[in-house]
Amino acid sequence: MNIGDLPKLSDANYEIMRIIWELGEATVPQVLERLNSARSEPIKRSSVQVQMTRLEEYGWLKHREEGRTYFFSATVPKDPAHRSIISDLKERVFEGSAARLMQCLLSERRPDETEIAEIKALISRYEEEKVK
Amino acid sequence: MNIGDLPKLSDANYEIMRIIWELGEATVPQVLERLNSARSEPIKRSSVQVQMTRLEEYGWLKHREEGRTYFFSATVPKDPAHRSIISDLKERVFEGSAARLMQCLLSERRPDETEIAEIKALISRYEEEKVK
DNA sequence: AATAATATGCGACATTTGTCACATTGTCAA
DNA sequence: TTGACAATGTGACAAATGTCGCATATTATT
Repeated sequence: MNIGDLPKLSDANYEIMRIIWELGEATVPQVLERLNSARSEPIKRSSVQVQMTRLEEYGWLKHREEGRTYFFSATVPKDPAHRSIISDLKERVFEGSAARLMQCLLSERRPDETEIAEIKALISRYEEEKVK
Repeated sequence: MNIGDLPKLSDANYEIMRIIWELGEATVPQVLERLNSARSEPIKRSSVQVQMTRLEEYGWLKHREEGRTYFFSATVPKDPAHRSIISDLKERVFEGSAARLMQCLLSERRPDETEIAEIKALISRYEEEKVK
């Protein structure tokens, strides 16, 4: 299953994927708990169940069974998925220009010193690579 | 109307907003034409009409009338809207870290020299500002 | 005045999403 | 063997989305 064929993740779906990526593997009850630990109105188990079942239909999740328990895991690692998400945004909104996207990102609020340092480090790493 | 209160733009909606931002002001037929000039299967006028009417209900568009023609324009300028979109992504996917987002963006493919230069220019501008 | 061209309005409908309540089933201890 | 738990499955429903067809109204033209 190619990552480009997977349907886009809605916000709710992404929340679930985020938890799965974090835990590596997780059962519905586990995801439910994480989800509810960050909510005023707790969501019901069956809702999460359906979402995860659908996520598996879509191809984002797979599962293995152990007794009657399903352990879900992502079919696609987190980083490639993130790259795909941001690449899509870059194409759709910023005409494919990474620089334009960044400019927009940075214009939101001035990044603090730490962030600037991190970014500079990133850049210089790319510059070094280029030299090689 | 605060930008944060506006509902997220779906892909189809964003396409329309993109055209409106580009033209400044546009009628349904104009948007339709732009839309179809970049499509194999042309979309029907009524579909666009409904989308734009909804976009106005949501608060993304407003219109003025001239005779029986409606001229639509955005309620929010493009740049702030873009900032809002990317800021949302930053929060949801990259734990609020601009540096992490950038790292992801750059890991997709190595930026070329031009891009690196652009990014460096951006950064140094922020550094200068900091000094002030 | 009749007609063609051009605008918008509206009701409909299939899909997708987000949420549930209720049903079913497997396990294990009393 | 009988509950009490703990898991998953199913059918349902409201809201949002994407697309239309058909209706209506206004403006020129002939």
